[in-house]
Amino acid sequence: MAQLSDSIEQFIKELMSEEAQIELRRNELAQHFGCAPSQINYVLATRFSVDHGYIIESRRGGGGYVRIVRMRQESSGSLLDALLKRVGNSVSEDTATAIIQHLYDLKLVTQNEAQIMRAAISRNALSLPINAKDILRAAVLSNMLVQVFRNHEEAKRNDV
Amino acid sequence: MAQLSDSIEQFIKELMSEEAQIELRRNELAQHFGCAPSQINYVLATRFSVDHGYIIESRRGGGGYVRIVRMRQESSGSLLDALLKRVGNSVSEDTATAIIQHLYDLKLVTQNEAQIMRAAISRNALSLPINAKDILRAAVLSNMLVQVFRNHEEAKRNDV
DNA sequence: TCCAATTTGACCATCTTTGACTTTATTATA
DNA sequence: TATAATAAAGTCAAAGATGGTCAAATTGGA
Repeated sequence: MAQLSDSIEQFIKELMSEEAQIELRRNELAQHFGCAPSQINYVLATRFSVDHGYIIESRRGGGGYVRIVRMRQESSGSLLDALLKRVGNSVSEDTATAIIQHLYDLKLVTQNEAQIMRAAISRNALSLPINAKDILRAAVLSNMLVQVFRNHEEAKRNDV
Repeated sequence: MAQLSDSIEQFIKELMSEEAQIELRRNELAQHFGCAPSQINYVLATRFSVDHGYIIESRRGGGGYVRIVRMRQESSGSLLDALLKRVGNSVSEDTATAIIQHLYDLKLVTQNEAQIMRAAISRNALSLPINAKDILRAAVLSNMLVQVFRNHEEAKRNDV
């Protein structure tokens, strides 16, 4: 519990609660948490990936830095395309969960909706061999994605 | 007759008498009962399944855990039971759709949520032989049902 | 006795943490 | 200006820490 990676993730998210973009020193942060610097890369890779709606930029050498940018909302049409492409024919539970979280962050789905979606694609629900699981999950998730965007378009139309 | 599984079940239920949700370490618990870790999985599968009104979530690796979430067994509890029973191990798309419609009529889900659920269990999403489709649909729908009721309980709690 | 439920163990999958080695940028020095 | 020293950050693979799965073996009750 209170896993190192989780703490670092929280720390960064707090830093970003105000700003849409922050810069940090990898080594400083590592020192702050008393861990290996590469641990920071691990956290960035697993919690601040593009699937999670972030972009990472960095520079090495003196005055180096790591910049974390929260992606702005893309026009929803192209976002759907991107997500469907990302899902493809097979998707792991982790990736699927990250995508759903991303939708929630963008306020494209409510918390309840996100939880229902997670329930639909969870390991528990899909009791099949793993390979088949990923394939099926992709199909279920894709279908839900399309529906979410449809709902969203519908809402926009009624709003106007 | 004080089977191991029964003891473990009791133990967990006592832990949950206060909380609606607990987290435990599979290995620790197994050690506590001096049994194989997989025994815990057996107990969870046979006594804390979705049919019993529980959701299991877990994580592997360092800081891993097993989380058990209980539905509150109240008014809507019996409806959930009835629905889960109706779904059983296998359910057609028509029946599933009817159930979702029913939830909507009762205002237990919003229109958007209903549509997402329909998307998740549609023929389209489950690209498998028909038999398997019905079985899988039952699992996905059950999981979503429990989640819906859980959301609803949560909302009630916050409302008061 | 027979069958279903239980128990166990071997093997698998996933997640985290660390460290050795690499790459790149800046700064100091010959 | 080259070159060396220093200061970052990146990569990757190994080790460690959990939980999951499945099927064989065992057990307890009808």
